[in-house]
Amino acid sequence: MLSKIYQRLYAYFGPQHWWPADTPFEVMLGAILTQNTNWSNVEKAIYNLKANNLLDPFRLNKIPHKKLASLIRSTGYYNIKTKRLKEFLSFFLNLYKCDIGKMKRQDIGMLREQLLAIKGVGPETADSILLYALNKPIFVVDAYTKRIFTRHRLLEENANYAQVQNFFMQNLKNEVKLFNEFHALLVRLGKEFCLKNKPRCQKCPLK
DNA sequence: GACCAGGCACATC
DNA sequence: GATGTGCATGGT
Repeated sequence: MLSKIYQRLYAYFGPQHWWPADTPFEVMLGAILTQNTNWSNVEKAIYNLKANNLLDPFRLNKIPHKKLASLIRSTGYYNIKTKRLKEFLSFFLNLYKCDIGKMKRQDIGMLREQLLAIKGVGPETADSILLYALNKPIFVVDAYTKRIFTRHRLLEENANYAQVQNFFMQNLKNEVKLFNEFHALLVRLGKEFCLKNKPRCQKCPLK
Protein backbone atom coordinates (compact mmCIF):
# COMPACT_ATOMS: atom_id res chain seq x y z
CA MET A 1 0.00 0.00 0.00
CA LEU A 2 2.74 2.46 0.90
CA SER A 3 4.77 1.66 -2.17
CA LYS A 4 1.64 2.21 -4.29
CA ILE A 5 1.30 5.66 -2.76
CA TYR A 6 4.96 6.33 -3.42
CA GLN A 7 4.64 5.27 -7.04
CA ARG A 8 1.65 7.47 -7.57
CA LEU A 9 3.39 10.51 -6.07
CA TYR A 10 6.52 9.88 -8.08
CA ALA A 11 4.52 9.52 -11.30
CA TYR A 12 2.67 12.75 -10.51
CA PHE A 13 5.50 15.00 -9.31
CA GLY A 14 8.67 13.33 -10.58
CA PRO A 15 12.00 13.30 -8.72
CA GLN A 16 12.46 16.07 -6.11
CA HIS A 17 16.27 16.14 -5.94
CA TRP A 18 16.54 16.47 -2.18
CA TRP A 19 18.16 17.82 -0.07
CA PRO A 20 18.64 21.20 -1.80
CA ALA A 21 22.24 21.87 -0.69
CA ASP A 22 25.78 21.66 -2.04
CA THR A 23 27.43 19.78 0.83
CA PRO A 24 26.49 17.51 3.77
CA PHE A 25 27.49 20.30 6.16
CA GLU A 26 25.06 22.65 4.47
CA VAL A 27 22.34 19.99 4.84
CA MET A 28 22.99 19.76 8.57
CA LEU A 29 22.76 23.52 9.07
CA GLY A 30 19.64 23.66 6.92
CA ALA A 31 18.02 20.91 8.98
CA ILE A 32 18.25 23.08 12.09
CA LEU A 33 17.37 26.33 10.35
CA THR A 34 14.21 24.95 8.75
CA GLN A 35 12.62 23.96 12.07
CA ASN A 36 9.03 25.22 11.99
CA THR A 37 9.97 27.62 9.21
CA ASN A 38 9.34 28.06 5.52
CA TRP A 39 12.24 26.86 3.36
CA SER A 40 12.41 30.15 1.43
CA ASN A 41 13.36 31.86 4.70
CA VAL A 42 16.14 29.34 5.17
CA GLU A 43 17.51 29.96 1.68
CA LYS A 44 18.14 33.59 2.57
CA ALA A 45 20.07 32.61 5.67
CA ILE A 46 22.16 30.04 3.80
CA TYR A 47 22.87 32.67 1.16
CA ASN A 48 24.10 35.06 3.88
CA LEU A 49 26.35 32.40 5.37
CA LYS A 50 27.78 31.58 1.94
CA ALA A 51 28.32 35.25 1.12
CA ASN A 52 30.29 35.62 4.36
CA ASN A 53 32.32 32.50 3.64
CA LEU A 54 30.89 30.86 6.77
CA LEU A 55 29.76 27.53 5.38
CA ASP A 56 32.66 26.03 7.25
CA PRO A 57 32.37 24.51 10.72
CA PHE A 58 35.60 25.97 12.09
CA ARG A 59 34.94 29.53 10.95
CA LEU A 60 31.26 29.35 11.85
CA ASN A 61 32.08 28.14 15.33
CA LYS A 62 34.21 31.19 15.97
CA ILE A 63 31.82 33.99 15.13
CA PRO A 64 29.91 35.68 17.97
CA HIS A 65 26.27 34.96 18.76
CA LYS A 66 25.07 38.38 17.63
CA LYS A 67 26.76 38.13 14.27
CA LEU A 68 25.37 34.66 13.55
CA ALA A 69 21.90 35.63 14.76
CA SER A 70 21.83 38.59 12.37
CA LEU A 71 22.80 36.36 9.43
CA ILE A 72 20.05 33.82 10.10
CA ARG A 73 17.43 36.37 11.12
CA SER A 74 15.12 35.47 8.23
CA THR A 75 14.54 31.96 9.57
CA GLY A 76 12.75 33.19 12.69
CA TYR A 77 13.58 32.08 16.26
CA TYR A 78 17.04 33.35 15.41
CA ASN A 79 18.36 33.52 18.97
CA ILE A 80 17.32 29.97 19.72
CA LYS A 81 18.56 28.72 16.37
CA THR A 82 21.90 30.43 16.90
CA LYS A 83 22.31 28.48 20.14
CA ARG A 84 21.23 25.27 18.41
CA LEU A 85 23.74 25.77 15.61
CA LYS A 86 26.49 26.37 18.17
CA GLU A 87 25.45 23.25 20.10
CA PHE A 88 25.57 21.25 16.91
CA LEU A 89 28.95 22.69 15.93
CA SER A 90 30.58 21.75 19.22
CA PHE A 91 29.20 18.21 18.83
CA PHE A 92 30.52 18.04 15.27
CA LEU A 93 33.91 19.36 16.34
CA ASN A 94 34.36 17.44 19.59
CA LEU A 95 33.09 14.02 18.57
CA TYR A 96 33.92 13.96 14.87
CA LYS A 97 36.58 16.63 14.29
CA CYS A 98 34.24 18.05 11.66
CA ASP A 99 34.86 14.94 9.57
CA ILE A 100 31.82 13.86 7.56
CA GLY A 101 33.50 10.61 6.56
CA LYS A 102 34.03 9.73 10.21
CA MET A 103 30.36 10.36 10.87
CA LYS A 104 29.31 8.23 7.93
CA ARG A 105 31.33 5.33 9.27
CA GLN A 106 29.56 5.48 12.62
CA ASP A 107 26.75 3.04 13.40
CA ILE A 108 23.37 4.56 12.61
CA GLY A 109 21.78 3.77 15.99
CA MET A 110 24.68 5.25 17.91
CA LEU A 111 24.76 8.30 15.67
CA ARG A 112 21.06 8.91 16.13
CA GLU A 113 21.42 8.81 19.91
CA GLN A 114 24.31 11.23 19.76
CA LEU A 115 22.37 13.63 17.56
CA LEU A 116 19.31 13.48 19.82
CA ALA A 117 21.51 14.34 22.79
CA ILE A 118 22.29 17.72 21.23
CA LYS A 119 20.07 20.47 22.65
CA GLY A 120 18.00 21.69 19.76
CA VAL A 121 18.10 18.49 17.72
CA GLY A 122 14.88 16.50 17.96
CA PRO A 123 13.81 13.40 16.01
CA GLU A 124 12.99 15.12 12.73
CA THR A 125 16.20 17.13 12.63
CA ALA A 126 18.28 14.10 13.61
CA ASP A 127 16.67 11.92 10.96
CA SER A 128 17.01 14.61 8.30
CA ILE A 129 20.72 14.76 9.04
CA LEU A 130 21.04 10.98 9.00
CA LEU A 131 19.18 10.55 5.73
CA TYR A 132 20.01 13.65 3.72
CA ALA A 133 23.50 14.53 4.92
CA LEU A 134 24.88 11.07 5.71
CA ASN A 135 22.86 8.79 3.42
CA LYS A 136 21.71 6.56 6.27
CA PRO A 137 18.50 4.57 5.71
CA ILE A 138 15.95 6.18 8.04
CA PHE A 139 12.52 7.63 7.34
CA VAL A 140 11.97 11.30 8.17
CA VAL A 141 8.61 12.18 9.68
CA ASP A 142 7.34 15.74 9.60
CA ALA A 143 4.11 17.68 10.06
CA TYR A 144 3.07 17.10 6.44
CA THR A 145 3.60 13.36 6.69
CA LYS A 146 1.36 13.13 9.74
CA ARG A 147 -1.28 15.43 8.32
CA ILE A 148 -1.50 13.68 4.96
CA PHE A 149 -1.79 10.21 6.44
CA THR A 150 -4.20 11.08 9.22
CA ARG A 151 -6.46 12.89 6.75
CA HIS A 152 -6.49 9.81 4.55
CA ARG A 153 -7.26 7.75 7.67
CA LEU A 154 -4.11 5.70 7.31
CA LEU A 155 -2.73 6.85 10.66
CA GLU A 156 -4.26 7.60 14.04
CA GLU A 157 -4.58 11.27 14.89
CA ASN A 158 -2.50 10.90 18.06
CA ALA A 159 0.29 8.71 16.65
CA ASN A 160 3.69 9.81 17.93
CA TYR A 161 6.89 10.26 15.93
CA ALA A 162 8.23 6.75 16.49
CA GLN A 163 4.91 5.14 15.61
CA VAL A 164 4.65 7.02 12.33
CA GLN A 165 8.25 6.25 11.51
CA ASN A 166 7.76 2.55 12.23
CA PHE A 167 4.70 2.48 10.03
CA PHE A 168 6.84 3.56 7.09
CA MET A 169 9.96 1.60 7.85
CA GLN A 170 8.14 -1.66 8.49
CA ASN A 171 6.26 -1.43 5.21
CA LEU A 172 8.96 -0.20 2.84
CA LYS A 173 12.24 -1.57 1.55
CA ASN A 174 15.11 -0.28 3.65
CA GLU A 175 16.57 1.93 0.92
CA VAL A 176 18.13 5.36 1.21
CA LYS A 177 16.96 6.40 -2.25
CA LEU A 178 13.36 5.43 -1.50
CA PHE A 179 13.28 7.15 1.90
CA ASN A 180 14.86 10.25 0.41
CA GLU A 181 12.41 10.59 -2.46
CA PHE A 182 9.30 9.54 -0.53
CA HIS A 183 9.70 12.12 2.21
CA ALA A 184 10.50 14.85 -0.33
CA LEU A 185 7.39 13.90 -2.31
CA LEU A 186 5.25 14.06 0.83
CA VAL A 187 6.50 17.58 1.55
CA ARG A 188 5.74 18.55 -2.03
CA LEU A 189 2.26 17.06 -1.77
CA GLY A 190 1.70 18.76 1.57
CA LYS A 191 2.73 22.17 0.29
CA GLU A 192 0.51 21.98 -2.75
CA PHE A 193 -2.49 19.97 -1.61
CA CYS A 194 -2.63 19.41 2.12
CA LEU A 195 -2.49 22.75 3.88
CA LYS A 196 -3.41 23.11 7.53
CA ASN A 197 -6.35 25.44 7.00
CA LYS A 198 -7.77 23.51 4.05
CA PRO A 199 -8.99 20.31 5.70
CA ARG A 200 -10.79 19.01 2.62
CA CYS A 201 -8.94 18.70 -0.65
CA GLN A 202 -10.77 17.64 -3.79
CA LYS A 203 -7.78 17.61 -6.13
CA CYS A 204 -5.42 15.48 -4.04
CA PRO A 205 -3.46 13.20 -6.42
CA LEU A 206 -3.77 10.39 -3.90
CA LYS A 207 -7.51 10.17 -4.40
C1' DG B 1 -4.30 41.53 10.24
C1' DA B 2 -4.72 36.62 10.97
C1' DC B 3 -2.71 32.48 9.84
C1' DC B 4 0.91 29.41 8.77
C1' DA B 5 5.65 27.29 7.80
C1' DG B 6 10.06 20.76 6.38
C1' DG B 7 10.35 21.72 15.66
C1' DC B 8 12.15 21.71 20.04
C1' DA B 9 12.88 22.41 25.02
C1' DC B 10 11.06 23.47 29.15
C1' DA B 11 7.46 24.52 32.75
C1' DT B 12 3.56 23.14 35.03
C1' DC B 13 -0.16 20.31 36.36
C1' DG C 1 2.93 11.52 30.77
C1' DA C 2 0.01 14.78 28.81
C1' DT C 3 -0.71 19.44 27.82
C1' DG C 4 0.68 24.34 27.24
C1' DT C 5 3.94 27.95 25.99
C1' DG C 6 7.93 30.67 24.15
C1' DC C 7 10.65 31.28 20.34
C1' DA C 8 10.03 35.26 15.52
C1' DT C 9 10.55 36.14 10.49
C1' DG C 10 8.33 36.41 5.93
C1' DG C 11 4.69 35.02 2.56
C1' DT C 12 -0.42 34.54 1.51
